Amino acid sequence: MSRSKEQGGDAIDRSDKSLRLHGSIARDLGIAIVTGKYPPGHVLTSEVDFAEQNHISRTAYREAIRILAAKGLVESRPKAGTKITDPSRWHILDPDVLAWTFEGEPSQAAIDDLFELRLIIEPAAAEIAAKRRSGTQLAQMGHALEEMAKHTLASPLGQAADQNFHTTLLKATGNMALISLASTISAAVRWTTIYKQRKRKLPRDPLPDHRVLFDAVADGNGPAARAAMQNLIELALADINPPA
Amino acid sequence: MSRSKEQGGDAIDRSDKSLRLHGSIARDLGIAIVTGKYPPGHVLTSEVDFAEQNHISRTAYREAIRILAAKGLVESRPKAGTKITDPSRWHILDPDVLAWTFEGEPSQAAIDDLFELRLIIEPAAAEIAAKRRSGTQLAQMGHALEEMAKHTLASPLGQAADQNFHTTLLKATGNMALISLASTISAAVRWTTIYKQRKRKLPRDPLPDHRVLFDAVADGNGPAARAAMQNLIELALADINPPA
DNA sequence: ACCGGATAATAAGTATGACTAAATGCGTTG
DNA sequence: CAACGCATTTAGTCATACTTATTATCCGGT
Repeated sequence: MSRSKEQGGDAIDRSDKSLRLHGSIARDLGIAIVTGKYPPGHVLTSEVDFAEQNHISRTAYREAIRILAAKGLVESRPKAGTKITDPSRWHILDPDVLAWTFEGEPSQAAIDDLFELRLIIEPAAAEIAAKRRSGTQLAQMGHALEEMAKHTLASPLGQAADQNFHTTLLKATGNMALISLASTISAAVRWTTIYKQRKRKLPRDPLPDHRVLFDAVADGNGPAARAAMQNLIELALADINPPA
Repeated sequence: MSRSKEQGGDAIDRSDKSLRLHGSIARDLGIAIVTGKYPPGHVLTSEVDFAEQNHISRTAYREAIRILAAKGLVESRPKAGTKITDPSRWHILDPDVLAWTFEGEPSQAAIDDLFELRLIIEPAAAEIAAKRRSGTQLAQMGHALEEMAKHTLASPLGQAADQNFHTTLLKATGNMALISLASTISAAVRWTTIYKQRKRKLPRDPLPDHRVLFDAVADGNGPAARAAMQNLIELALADINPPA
């Protein structure tokens, strides 16, 4: 009458071995939370029950909860249990939370919000970078550009060069907060781009636009760099959203 | 010859009871890490040793480590131990990490970085808010402004009104990412302001400048709102940094 | 002398079970 | 009916045993 192991059929995803058990649990729960499978306010089953149902120890489960709590997704209190917090308290710009969000189908609103933020941050970062970049950094960006040209953006090497270009530009700002923030967002958005690439072919060669940006940074022309970066992001956005 | 309890004299700070033991440990270690007491790459003592030295269980210590790892401050691997990660991997915009940073004397560089980021984000947010704010939100901001005028900014009520004003403005952008980010930074910077207030009296009544911002938002005048917000932040910066 | 694979030592990871403490809610009592 | 206190529930903490991943070492082969 009852199956010998568990009932649901949804065991914990242990495919990524680099995450330990607690990491896998946190990831699974994290995705379930940000995708709305567990609504805010929902109190999840007690530690003992959850551990038993999933054939894991309380230890592993509790450590997973600590991770989620550290990212503002849940809140634990004695007797009350562990409940999903209001989304306004989530650390949505946390790298993991962002990754979990984009693991499933992220809402259009979430994508829009992120791109709006990118359009605020990255052009400003480009403008600052144009003023502060060192010669070494400029050379590095130039090299990355050559690599992008040599290998296409379809190849892993080309993609690495692209990432290198943007990372170096960010570092040139010298602003740790800016670097951290922009890197996080870029990483998250990259998944979307890769994900959506199945549907639509890249309609445009991004290399010339990168060159414009590079030249502006080379010239120390802040406003031009800002404009070039804005253009770049808008093109990326157009690639994702079907134009009209 | 040996003192009966521990040797160092630095026990774990349990003054904040809302944090559980693991939370207190995480906070203590977190502060030690971001203030550079433990340098990047440093491998901290093994779980058993640390637990024993501080008279806590491995469980509590491990949960603390999970919290720190969730914020990118440390990295644990079997046999290798738990080591402080490179600062470039820290989630420096995480609310807790930011709070821990400002717990001690934050470096001037950190403050500069944050204000530079504020100058990028908040004026842009104000511009967006000016275009999207609802009537209700506008009314709320107006009310907050009245409260600020009634009670002075020195009083808790006035400060609450100020916070209310800015929070409502942020919400008016409708951008969750923007709200989360700006709220986090504001909260962190508030400590600095409060902290520094001992040294210098508030040299200027911020109310008129708030009114300018409010009027711009009321008119739906984006550029004006942007400029007003920028002015506000620059004044805040001037309050902290001795002018010249 | 050097390379490479077995092996041992180490530290984190997981599991279990017992006990503590803090909320909450309920039931009793004034 | 309200306030108080107690019982219950659930997370928090502790202790211990055992497992697994990883690194370093050692040994033998080339």
